[in-house]
This record gives sequence, C-alpha cells and structure tokens, in this order.
Amino acid sequence: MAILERIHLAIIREVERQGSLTAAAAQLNLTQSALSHAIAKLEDQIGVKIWRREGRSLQPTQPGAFLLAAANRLLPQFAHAEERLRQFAKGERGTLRIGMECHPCYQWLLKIVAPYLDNWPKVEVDVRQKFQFGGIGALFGYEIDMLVTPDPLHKPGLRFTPVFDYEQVLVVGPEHPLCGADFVLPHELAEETLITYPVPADRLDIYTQFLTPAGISPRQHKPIETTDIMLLMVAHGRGVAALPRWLVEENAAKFNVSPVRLGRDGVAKQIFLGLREADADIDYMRAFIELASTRRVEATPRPT
Amino acid sequence: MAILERIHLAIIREVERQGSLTAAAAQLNLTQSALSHAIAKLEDQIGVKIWRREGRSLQPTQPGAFLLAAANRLLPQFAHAEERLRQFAKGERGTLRIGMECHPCYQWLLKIVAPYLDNWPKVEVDVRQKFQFGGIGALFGYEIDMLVTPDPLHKPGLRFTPVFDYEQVLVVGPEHPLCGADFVLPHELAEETLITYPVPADRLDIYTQFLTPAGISPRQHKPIETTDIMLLMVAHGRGVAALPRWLVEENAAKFNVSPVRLGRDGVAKQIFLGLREADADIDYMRAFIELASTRRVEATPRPT
DNA sequence: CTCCGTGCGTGAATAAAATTCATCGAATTA
DNA sequence: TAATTCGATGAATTTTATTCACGCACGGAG
Repeated sequence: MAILERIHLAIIREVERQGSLTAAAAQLNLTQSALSHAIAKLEDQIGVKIWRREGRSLQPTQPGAFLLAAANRLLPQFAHAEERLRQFAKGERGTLRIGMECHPCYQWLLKIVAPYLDNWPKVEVDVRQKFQFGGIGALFGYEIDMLVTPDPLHKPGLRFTPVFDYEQVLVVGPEHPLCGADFVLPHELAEETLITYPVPADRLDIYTQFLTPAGISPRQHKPIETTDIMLLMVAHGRGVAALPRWLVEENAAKFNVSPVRLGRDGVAKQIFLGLREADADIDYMRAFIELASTRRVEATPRPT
Repeated sequence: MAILERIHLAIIREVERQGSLTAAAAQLNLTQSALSHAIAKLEDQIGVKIWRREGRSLQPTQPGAFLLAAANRLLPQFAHAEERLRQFAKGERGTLRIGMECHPCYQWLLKIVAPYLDNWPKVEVDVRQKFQFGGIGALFGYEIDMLVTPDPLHKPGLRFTPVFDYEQVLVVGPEHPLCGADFVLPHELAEETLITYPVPADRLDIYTQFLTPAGISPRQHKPIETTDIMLLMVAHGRGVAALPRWLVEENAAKFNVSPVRLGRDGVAKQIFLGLREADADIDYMRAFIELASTRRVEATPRPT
C-alpha cells in the first residue's frame, strides 16, 4: 500500500544537493548500488521516472521535481520531530523556535530570552531569520513555533499578542539640518538618502505610513543589513534612517545620532508575538508571551 | 541515523483511531505482534514511551501526543504525494484541490469548473470546505492548492487574484415590508431575524460592514447551512438574509425573494483566488485563474 | 581516435529488517 | 471464577534492504 518512504525523499534531496548518486550515497552512508536499487524500485512501483538520465547528469523530471519539493518540506519536519523526541527523553521540554520578521527587535528579543532561559532551564531557544515563505508561512509550515513581527494576521489557526508599543522615528547625524528638530515632514526627505534594512518597500513603515501617502520618494535608497553599520552611516552624514525610538535612544551616545519624530503625530507601531493556536496552551509558550508582555514597559518610548 | 519512519506515524494514528493495537493492526494489514515490535523498537531507540499502558487502555504520553499531531499533519501529505505520482504515471496532470471560504460561491465555482474540466481533461478537480486551520492554513499546509475567499492576504508565499466583484444585498420575502424598497438602513434590522451561514460574526460582511459600524444587532440570529433552505426560510417570512445580488437574482423566481440594497451606497465585495507563489507558474493553475477572471462579467451585478 | 576514469545499472549473494507464529500473563467481563 | 480479549515476548521465518562484483556508457586527456 505505502510505497513512498522517508528514505526515498532523503535520496532525492541528497542527489539534488550532491549532483550524483555516488556522492549522495556516500553522504547517506550507503553504497551507490543501494540508492540505485531503492530508486529503481520506487520508479517501478509508481511507474514514473524520477530523473532524466542525460548522458552523465541527472535532471529531475516533473514528478522528480515534485518529490524534491515534498522532500524539502517534509524531511525537516521528520528531523525536528526526532530532535524533539530526544529532548523529551532527556527530560527537556522542547525547543522554542522563534522567527524574526523585525530586524531591530533582535536586541529586544535578547532581553526577553535571557531571563526566559533562566526561568525555563529545560527549554531550548532557537532564533531564525530567513524564511522561504515568510514568517506566517514558516509558522504554518512548522519551521518555527513563534513569530516576532510588526504585522500580525488574525486568522483561524494563528494567534497574535501585542507585546510592545513603540514609536518609529527618523534617525539623523549630528551635522544634519534636522538634528534637534521637533518633527519632520515627508517632503523634507525628498532630497535625502534613506538607509533601510534590505526588505521590500511595502514592508517598511516609513514608506507605507509616511512617504507613500504623501507621494514622496527619497533621492536615494540604500539597503544595509546591520543596525550598527546603519547607525554609523547615519552618524557620518551618509543618509538618514527610520528606526524605533528606543533603539535610537539606546545608541544615541555611542553613535552620536538623534531621533526626529515622523510627522506631527509620530508613527506608532506595535510588535506582536504570533503562534499556532494549537500551541497556545503549552505552558512554556504561554510563559514566553507573558514574560514578553510584562517587559513591555522597559521598551516603551515616551508616549507620542 | 533515521529512526522515525512513515510506518510509525501510521501506527500511532491508527491506534488513536481504533483504540487498540489489535484493531489498528487489522486495519493496517499487519499482525498485532508486528505493531508491538515496531513500537517497542521505536520506544527503545528514542528512549521514550508512546503510550501509558493503563491496564488495558492506551493513553498517549506527551511525546505520543506530539507524534500523533505530526502523524495527522504528515501522513496526508504522503498520501497526496503518492496519489499525485500515480496521476503523473497515468499521464494526468494532477489534482487541483480547491478550498472554499465563501459559501454562496459554490454555485459560481461550478460554472468555472465545468468548462475548465473540458479544457483540461487531464486535470482532476477536488473541492473542499472544511479546514482545521482556516483556508490560509490549508494553503500553507498543502491541504489545498487554491483558495476561494472573500478575504485575501497579501503575504510572501501567497498570491491572490480578484476574480469577481459583486454586491452584497439583503434578501427579503414577498410579504416583508422592505420588499421593493430602494435600500435598507441598519436600524431597520434591529427587530429582524437574521439568517446566515454558520460562521463567526466577524466573518460576515453584513455585520462587519453594515450592522456593527452602526452599533445594531438583529433581534435573533439563525445559522443555516445551505443556501436553498436559507432562501426558503426567507421566502416564507422566517427572517432575512444577506447574500450576493447575483445569487438572489438567479433565485428570485424560484423562491420568490427580493434583493434590497444594504445602506445608501450598497456593500461592495470581491472574491479572490489565492495560491502558493511556488505554484503560480503551473500552466493549469494559471489557466484556472484566467478562466475565472474572464467569467467575471457574467457574475457581476449591476454597478452600485 | 582511443584509452581510462568515473558514474550508473543489474543480478546474485548476503546481511538486516520486519513480520509471523506460538505462547504467556494480565486485565475485563459475563 | 472461568472465559475472553489484549498486549508483550522470544524464536522462527519471511521479506526487504544492502552489498558485492561486474558490465556498460559517457566524457575528458593524451
């Protein structure tokens, strides 16, 4: 009845990675012959070829590509399940895999995770930042168990809890004309170089909530990966950036940068923790959210 | 290295379903002894018990429950993968699994699917309506390949295309005082019995876009599963309902019901088709969306 | 062009595993 | 309390996976 097994998926994935049966076999601690037999049997039973044998190289056929996608989706879940079971065996509670969709939140997260690890010595924490299908997809696809994101999604199956409010502000260097200003209006950025994290513009609040509504684009847009470099660039007059006020204030002395309110009323933001509804009752998950919620005060900037 | 196999998940799921090893064994075409050995080996290798043997009954332990959840998630994907491979073998293109989050769209869908099946004789179509984690979750979890929904979600990994616009209207019976009225205002429904599909109020447009903003609740709220019964109830003065105008007009003669605009401007709605971005280039998927888009005219009611 | 290295497929042999058979003890029920 | 049902266990057996040995085809080097 059942013909497709875990080993088949493992072979298909490994052959793709290594480029040849022989190399894949070595990786899987098997002989080339074993793989050949295994695949031959599978191809025979379902009546479909997995690869096109073009001379020496193996090109996945359509069914092969389909299986490859399935393998890349399913095998990590097997691996994680086994890992989790081993943790159960050792008396550990599990691994909380946290996904981040909010670059500057990393520093905030560290402040939550530190006491959490003390309170829950038997829980491991793992933080991930790259997801093929976005944070929501990673949550649904069991790549992660919790998501830190500024944009929640109240849908059946997921639950989001706001954990802190903050104000998004413009950061400028000491020589910048806006340094010390009460606030900045969109058109004042029309000739600026805007430094942001490397994500699409429609995921950046300074566009969606500030520039785009006013129909303004900055003169130049520079993507930078790390917050430190970003602040360094701003401090040395290479452009301006938009970051949470608390982050700017924490780094004000170190980098010599100043916050400026975005617009008269400021741009208010919230960070949410999301998890699968099915996990909502797990004690160590609840505890994390609770801890994150109570630390909210420390991270809150002055009210707008 | 790899210890957790498909068979283990199958056993765990089947034991849960059947309540006993013996019954599960019969279901899986194995002997009770085989299952016992298989599980004993697994428990031995990972060092964890799957069930608590309380006298005769088997209660899943915490790891057991975890594996059960994994089984319920993973096994259907194996089954579907095999099914899909068999279809490849037969020269078929695959099965388009369509999920519905929009009760009255069923009739519309039939009109799209009929010509589609003719154009793509090698593609099977399967329509599903129940999802544990909502339509979006089903899409991410590979339970379905396409989602028909009035509320889209533009997120990385998913793509939504609007396929038709319609007007949501109130439906009333021939004896109803509102019959023939130009439009209805929220307070006029305060003493009515409102018939809807059995979904939460925050998913019903008549609440979110009409009643709730005005702070009105109907006197009574009756959930009904099927459109026909709903129209029958309305026609016989048992209440009013909210449905797409095109649906009402199609059934006006058959059931003797009339549409009434909701508010002065009417309530405008759109239906979207959603799919995983990874599938966006598959020809028979594109074709379905194209077909659905071109049929848009027929379903469009008079403009508001 | 030919030789040689390398990679894949195949059949027989072997090793490993899964499954069954036979049996027992414990728990449930009549 | 006897009869019955269910799960565990060890040995026997069957099935399956893997290896070994070998042949063939492709492609690069000489």
